[in-house]
Amino acid sequence: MRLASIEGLSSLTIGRLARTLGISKSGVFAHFRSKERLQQETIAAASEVFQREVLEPGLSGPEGLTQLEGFCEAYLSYVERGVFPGGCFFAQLLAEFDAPDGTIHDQVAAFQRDALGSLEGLIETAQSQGELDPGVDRGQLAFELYAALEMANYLATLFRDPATTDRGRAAVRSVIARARPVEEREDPTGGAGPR
Amino acid sequence: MRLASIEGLSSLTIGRLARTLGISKSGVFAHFRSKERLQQETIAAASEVFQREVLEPGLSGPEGLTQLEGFCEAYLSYVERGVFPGGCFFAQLLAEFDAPDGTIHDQVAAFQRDALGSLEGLIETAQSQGELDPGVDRGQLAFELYAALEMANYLATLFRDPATTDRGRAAVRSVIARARPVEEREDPTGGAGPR
DNA sequence: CCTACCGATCGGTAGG
DNA sequence: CCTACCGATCGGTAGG
Repeated sequence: MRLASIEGLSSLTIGRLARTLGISKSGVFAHFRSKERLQQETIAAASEVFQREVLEPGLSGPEGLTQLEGFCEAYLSYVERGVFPGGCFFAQLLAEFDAPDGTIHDQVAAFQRDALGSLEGLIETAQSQGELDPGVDRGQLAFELYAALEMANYLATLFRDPATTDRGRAAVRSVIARARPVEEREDPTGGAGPR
Repeated sequence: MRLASIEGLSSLTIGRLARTLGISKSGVFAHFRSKERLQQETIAAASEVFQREVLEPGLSGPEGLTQLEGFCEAYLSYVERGVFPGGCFFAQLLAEFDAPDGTIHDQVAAFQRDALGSLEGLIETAQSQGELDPGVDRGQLAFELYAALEMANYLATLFRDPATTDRGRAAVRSVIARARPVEEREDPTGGAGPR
């Protein structure tokens, strides 16, 4: 997982893993029986880490807006904490397998569709509870939050600058503030708005 | 460039390029004299494409807000037109070299810093012309626009769905609308806002 | 631009 | 978990 988050899943070879572990290549091979299986098991292991480090803390609060904000904050904290040394494992997967056809591309597409869909679900609940304006386009709002989180991940990893995740935080605040019901909007402009 | 945009610059090997071109490996090698040089020349060639396909059309209008909006639209159009078959070459580079140390990481960081700085420059001009509120945080606004563009690129490539770039367009409109001077804001909510 | 080669590494197999 | 091996591919060199 650590190697794949830095150099990509394609760089995770049986030989390199064997060297890292200090055992023989065929010793590693015996555990996975193919490179594809090694990659699949690595994705599965990273999913458990994501569940434990992002979803559980992020969704621990009450349903609706609290969970939506909680997820965004949990994601940015997971990037800042360096849970994976190369930044978010799944952001790496997204960029690595967005274009090449194959099993992994299809899995990544399913995962990302799921993530965006889950965000839309949180938004819908917040709307039904009157915390967000029912008129906002859920798909659009989910896209904008997702964009802020992912770009914070890429740029924080690139620049090695923790302040970059604060750009993501401000963007999340701004996007959510703009989607609040009109009567509750105290700061309609959000992070990048006028002072 | 085409191969690197799909599978990453690390997959662009002398041998593969030779096979693609139908010449011998050492025939290709003679042109570049090292793999590093091949990668550098490929980045340089992609820069020229980016200049021609994004910067020239995007910045052809009058200074200020027109150029800011022009750049965003030119970028999204460049993604939609499939100028590179694997999506934006530089978005691929960003994700591939955000974590690994080395010459290419440093170049990518410089390129991305430059791109964000250029956006801030366009924003500053728009502010001085009264087209954007002088109170907005330029770095934050640039980050939010950039996030919308890059995420549109990754998701459009992943989902092979042209409608995804429209999410980017709506996000750009929304972010810019929120940064307009208060007296000129007709729709303070933008794309994801209430109807 | 070519053939012919180098040592290293790849995924995988045979046999233990 | 091991050694020993397979054919393919890697970046690069020698010599033309």
